[in-house]
Amino acid sequence: MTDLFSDPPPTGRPASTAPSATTPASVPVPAAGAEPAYLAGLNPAQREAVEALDGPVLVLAGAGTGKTRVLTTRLAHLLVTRRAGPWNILTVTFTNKAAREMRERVEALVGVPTEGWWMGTFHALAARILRRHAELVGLKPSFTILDTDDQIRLLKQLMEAENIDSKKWPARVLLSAIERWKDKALTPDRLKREDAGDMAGGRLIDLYRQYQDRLLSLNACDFGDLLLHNIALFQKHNDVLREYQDRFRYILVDEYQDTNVAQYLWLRLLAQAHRNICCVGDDDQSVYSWRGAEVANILRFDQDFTEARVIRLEQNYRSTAHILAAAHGIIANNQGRLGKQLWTEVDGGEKVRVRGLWDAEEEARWVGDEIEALQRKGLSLGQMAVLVRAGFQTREFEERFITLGLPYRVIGGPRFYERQEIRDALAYLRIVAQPDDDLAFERIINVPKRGIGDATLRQLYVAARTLGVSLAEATWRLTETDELRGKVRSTLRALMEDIARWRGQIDRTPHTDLAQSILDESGYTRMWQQDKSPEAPGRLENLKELINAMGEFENLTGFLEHVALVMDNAEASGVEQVSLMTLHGAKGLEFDVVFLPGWEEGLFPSQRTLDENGIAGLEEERRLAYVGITRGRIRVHVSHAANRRIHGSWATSLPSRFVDELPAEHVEVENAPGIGGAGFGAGGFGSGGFGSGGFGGAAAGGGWSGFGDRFNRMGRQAAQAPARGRVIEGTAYQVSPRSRPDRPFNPGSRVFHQKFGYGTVVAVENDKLEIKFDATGVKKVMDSFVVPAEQAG
DNA sequence: TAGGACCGACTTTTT
DNA sequence: GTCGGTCCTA
Repeated sequence: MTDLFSDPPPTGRPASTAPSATTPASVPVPAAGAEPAYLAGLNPAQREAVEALDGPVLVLAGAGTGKTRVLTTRLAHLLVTRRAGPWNILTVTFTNKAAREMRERVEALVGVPTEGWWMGTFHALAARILRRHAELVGLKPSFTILDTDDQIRLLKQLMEAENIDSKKWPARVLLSAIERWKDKALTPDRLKREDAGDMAGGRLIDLYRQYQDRLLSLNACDFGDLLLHNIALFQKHNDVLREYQDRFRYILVDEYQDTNVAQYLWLRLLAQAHRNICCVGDDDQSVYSWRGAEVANILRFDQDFTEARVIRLEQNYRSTAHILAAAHGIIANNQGRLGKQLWTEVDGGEKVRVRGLWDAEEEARWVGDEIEALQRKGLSLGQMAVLVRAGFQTREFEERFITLGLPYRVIGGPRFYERQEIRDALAYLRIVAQPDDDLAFERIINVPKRGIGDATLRQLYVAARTLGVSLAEATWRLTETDELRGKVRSTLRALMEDIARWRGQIDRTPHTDLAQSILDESGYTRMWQQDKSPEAPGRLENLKELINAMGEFENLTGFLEHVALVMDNAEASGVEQVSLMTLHGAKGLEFDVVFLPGWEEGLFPSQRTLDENGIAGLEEERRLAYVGITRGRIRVHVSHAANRRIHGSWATSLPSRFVDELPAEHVEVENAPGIGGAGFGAGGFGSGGFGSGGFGGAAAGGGWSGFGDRFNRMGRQAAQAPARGRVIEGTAYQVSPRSRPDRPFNPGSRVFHQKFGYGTVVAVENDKLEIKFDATGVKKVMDSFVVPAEQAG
């Protein structure tokens, strides 16, 4: 990675001096006296936030108020006014995606590549700093960053040694408790016995300490450690802290409401000297407390930076007045807000539509129909989104969209680098690059199957511990004695020789070629080629994609660093698709039309959150509702179903209290015939008690109308059933679905689909096919909608 | 050691 | 209803 702009030019010129015109980082300078064009389009509040360069600034930026614009313009302003060179500015985001977008926008604004600038996620920036000073905290600069899988395996090992019942205390649960402590910057020595409660039989703190020791001996860190090591480094080594304080004369922080205590402390240490820190956030959009985010950081900001200027961005450029009013109606029910009310210059627009439906299936059907209707009106599918509370809710919609042939994409599923085959492949690469990476070694020692079981593994561990060496080293040594059974010994010997050979090629072979040989020679590729499961071809595809992705990096080490920190996959699809995602996943995005299904008590607000976190939990759910509504530009549909299958069994539910909180004058209730009806319009809105505006008698009391409805509905469904299998455009190729005994489709089969044309089957899952269409890419389709290619036309 | 049977859980998720 | 993890047996 080049670091061109991150350090002052070698001449030792003071950082306050403007860079010379030959510096690659130089930015366009406006004519003297003229107002720079980038300031012109800002509203007064935005402009204030951009121009308040000195001293601490807290920007409370509501949804759709131009937050990113302010941040990027401010950065440009710092450069253009020569307040700072790029190397003097630290820009922190929460996600890689946000960092990427920020870079793109800044580049567009100043016309200079931002490569090497200190602009990135907390973790990426902390890792960059930590690599430079690793020795000072007891690590080597080559330390590995563990993923969740590694963390859990590590913890399980410790638990086993400590005889902690992993059934009573699942490693996942204990790990997340440890992570919450880390979020709060609580190292083991800062915890008291009672903090652990009865977790892990009261021994969690000890386990935590062992976990940290183990990480150090593995020369590894988890994500939380990146920040904590930084903090320890800064606290213990004043000279190092001073160096960074001097360097980062201006600090910009995005999504400030999502920061945890450790991140806050990190920022505070860095900002203490110059105090030019600008944090942008929205307390009403704080929805990540469950992973350690502290809204309190916003309040604490004025305490630590008493001279802080607070600027509110309230003019919204995204949504219609009705949508904003509806969102406000909901969020106004929260206590302890900093207070902000969005407004827009644009009058009118559509009211928020609320619809009650019989069950989840009907809800999905209705959403599908509505989307098709909007599409016919000329709206782009890419501008529509279905936002759900929980991931499992997407299934209902997926099934419906598949039936309709509606292109969609689920955002936030299992990510590329989290897939099993990718992790296995990475483990191979890691053990080759990093001989001491025990966790990587353990992952691949029996993948593909080599006949190495728990017993052997345990033996290796004992040896490693006794000899005080890494697992791989211990294995190597054991194969030279006769402590192992003949077959196991020769297997391991061969594996170790392979690894040594691959390692020898690191400097002589292009890393993509090396990776390919590792996967082939280890038998890993073959393992999936011989696998008969429907996912196997897809996994092989992913492995190819992994090798391709590696090509963009200079070497193996660079690639592995990227993977450790940037666990997201670049999404690219030319086709317009409806987006399907969780409300959490939608934060920061916007769509013309947003569907918010499943607004039912228990589901949203989630019963579990209510039980576990009481009022605070409810308020966070409410913020989530606020986030959902404010994603919509021109239309928002809220819906709720009276019946839903949860965990396999049917449950009846009441409309969410959030439905009641929507101000009646900004809402249009359009219930399905017989659902809700009078009960809704009459006393439902604003009148308090949820349930009052329910489904007539259906849900609440099981009265007449409810039963009437039920029969009514069932009849309608039955009547519709035959039409269910229709293909769009009308012509059916359907071959009696679900009952066909022999499935002619296998991965590799060429098929034809009425709407998507020709394609090749990638995977088969019951009656669903994953098909790579020649024209439109990979989609999931019911097998009854395609025919073998040779029968088409 | 490996594969199948059984049992229980089951929001949100980034780095 | 489905998935994932653990236990038990061949």
